[in-house]
Parts: sequence; C-alpha cells; structure tokens
Amino acid sequence: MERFTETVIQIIKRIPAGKVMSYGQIAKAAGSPRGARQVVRILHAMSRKHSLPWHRVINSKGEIGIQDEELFFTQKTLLEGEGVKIKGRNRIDLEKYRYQSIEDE
DNA sequence: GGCTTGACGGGTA
DNA sequence: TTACCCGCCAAGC
Repeated sequence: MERFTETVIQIIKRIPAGKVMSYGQIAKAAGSPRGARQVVRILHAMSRKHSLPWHRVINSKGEIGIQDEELFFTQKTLLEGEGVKIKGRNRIDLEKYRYQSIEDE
C-alpha cells in the first residue's frame, strides 16, 4: 500500500451496500491495527470533500458512535435503507452485517 | 517543531 | 453489563 490514508479510503469505498465495518477493522486492514483514530479523522475530512460511504463505518460495539444528531440520523437512515436493521437506538448486528474485507484476517 | 484533537479499541474495575 | 483509563497515530494549529 502507498499511504495509510488512501488505503483506508479504498477500503471504505469497497464496502458493499448492506454491510458495515468498524473503525478498528478498517485500520487493521489498512495496515495499522491501532489506527482507528486515523480512520475517524479521514472520515471527517473525506465526508466533507468527497462522496464516501462513511455511513457503513461504525464502532467495534456495533453502534453508531456519532454525537451529532443530524449525522447520526443520516447514517441510521442510510443503513436501514440498505437493509441493515438497527435495534433500539443504535444497535447493529455485527455478526450479520460485518463485512470481512480480504485484507482483514 | 511541539501540543492538541479525535465519529476508537481493548483491558480492568 | 456499564464506566473509566490508557494507548495509538495522523492531521491541524
């Protein structure tokens, strides 16, 4: 891989609809097992300038860890629109919807 | 060049 | 099961 940032972007872009990945999972797949926080930063930056399926990225607990009400609602709506059922306020079945990327093993 | 910030993760209490 | 703490690392000031 060239750069961690670009690799992360590529990984996010190839997550299929109806599937999700956790920040840590993506970071690991990109080569930095402890780079979850970098993934967060990338999401912030990319979601504003590029069209990235950032809504398919959640935390390791299978929840949407967003604070912003508007973005939270947006992500939840987009996921449900792709077939991802959300239980309660923000509970997602990682066992069913987690996308196992090729790099992530 | 140094300090602060994060939409996090995993372990411990 | 929830709450808290510490570790990680890149980007912005």
